[in-house]
Amino acid sequence: MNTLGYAILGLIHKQKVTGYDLAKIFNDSVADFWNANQSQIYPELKKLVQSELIQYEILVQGEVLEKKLYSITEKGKKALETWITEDEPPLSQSKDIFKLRIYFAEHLNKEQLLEKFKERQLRCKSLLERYKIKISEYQDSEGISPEKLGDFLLLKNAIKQLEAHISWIDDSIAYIQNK
Amino acid sequence: MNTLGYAILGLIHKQKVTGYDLAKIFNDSVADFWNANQSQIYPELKKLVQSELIQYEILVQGEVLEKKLYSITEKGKKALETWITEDEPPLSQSKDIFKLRIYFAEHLNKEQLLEKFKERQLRCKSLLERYKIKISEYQDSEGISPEKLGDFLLLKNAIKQLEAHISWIDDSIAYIQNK
DNA sequence: GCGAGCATGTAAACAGTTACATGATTCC
DNA sequence: GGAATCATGTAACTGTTTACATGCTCGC
Repeated sequence: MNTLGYAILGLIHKQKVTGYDLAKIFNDSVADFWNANQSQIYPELKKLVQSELIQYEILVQGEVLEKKLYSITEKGKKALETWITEDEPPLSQSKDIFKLRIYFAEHLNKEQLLEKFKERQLRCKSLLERYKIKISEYQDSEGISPEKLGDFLLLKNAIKQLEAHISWIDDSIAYIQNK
Repeated sequence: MNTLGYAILGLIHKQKVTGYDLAKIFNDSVADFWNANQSQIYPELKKLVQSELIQYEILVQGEVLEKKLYSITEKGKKALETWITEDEPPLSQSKDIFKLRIYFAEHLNKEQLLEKFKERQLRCKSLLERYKIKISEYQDSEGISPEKLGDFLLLKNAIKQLEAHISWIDDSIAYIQNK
């Protein structure tokens, strides 16, 4: 099975959800390290049902609308636990168009290069604010429940990475200006 | 045209290369923010020739072996410069299986979780060492030539990001141990 | 009644990976 | 002579994105 399948399996394990819910979750919380859109989610759910790793009950919303509420099976729980304890693949960074363009910085003049960095800086700072608001919800409460530990740790990670990225941007801007 | 095309275009602009060279470059320097393998490179080169953005001369190595040495055309230079100054797409983090598994940390016991972090830590530290060796080559020389500016800035970035990541791992290990 | 959002899916195109296939050159 | 590396490509599969297609529900 592919990673998307396990991602979905893990999310369904946390709570019963519909395909639509999954799409939302992928665009919110998980967005930092995984994502998927509807056209991937629905076929994958079908496959997971066929493999008997998940099951669904049909709920009727309003008068007619039928929605499928998915839950994990015992077989699914086992598959998930096996996968989670598997060895990690090699480290790999992702594709980043901004960095690719910076790599070709020789084709930009000083002003254009600074402009690129400053625009990125703005975006990163705005995203950082959003993460900080999100993590403040955790700092209010005392202990963190086991189900929320992963979410908390990864929020911490996202913030650290973003701060490091912004610091690099600051350094780069200073470096370019002094050139 | 897709991003890979521009990535190749930019690399060919830096110097005349063969398809084989490109594969090596993607696995070394550029590996941090872009990559591609042979089976993507050769067809893409064909397309770029058809679009007249690059051209090639045939060199004969030894007795028989013909290799194609690609260079950028004027049309290619213009296309590259247009692309580089384009607006950036929205920020996006990459898919990371390790993080996905940490997100589902509730299925790991304390020891398993610590083990995962410690293994990641080792890998990151080893990679960091490699980057530091690479950047030390720059610190020897005084000024950095324009063609190497991008490479230098991105090395700096990779190091900062890795250091932040390792620091997060350290924090996480301490946090889990005190739980 | 209307619009935003809920809800489920498919089709086609594009991007990327793994495996296959072949052969020359260089250095030891 | 053999092994590592140089060199070029294709085939099949897998994964991902964009667009299409439809209809219901809830709140105003």
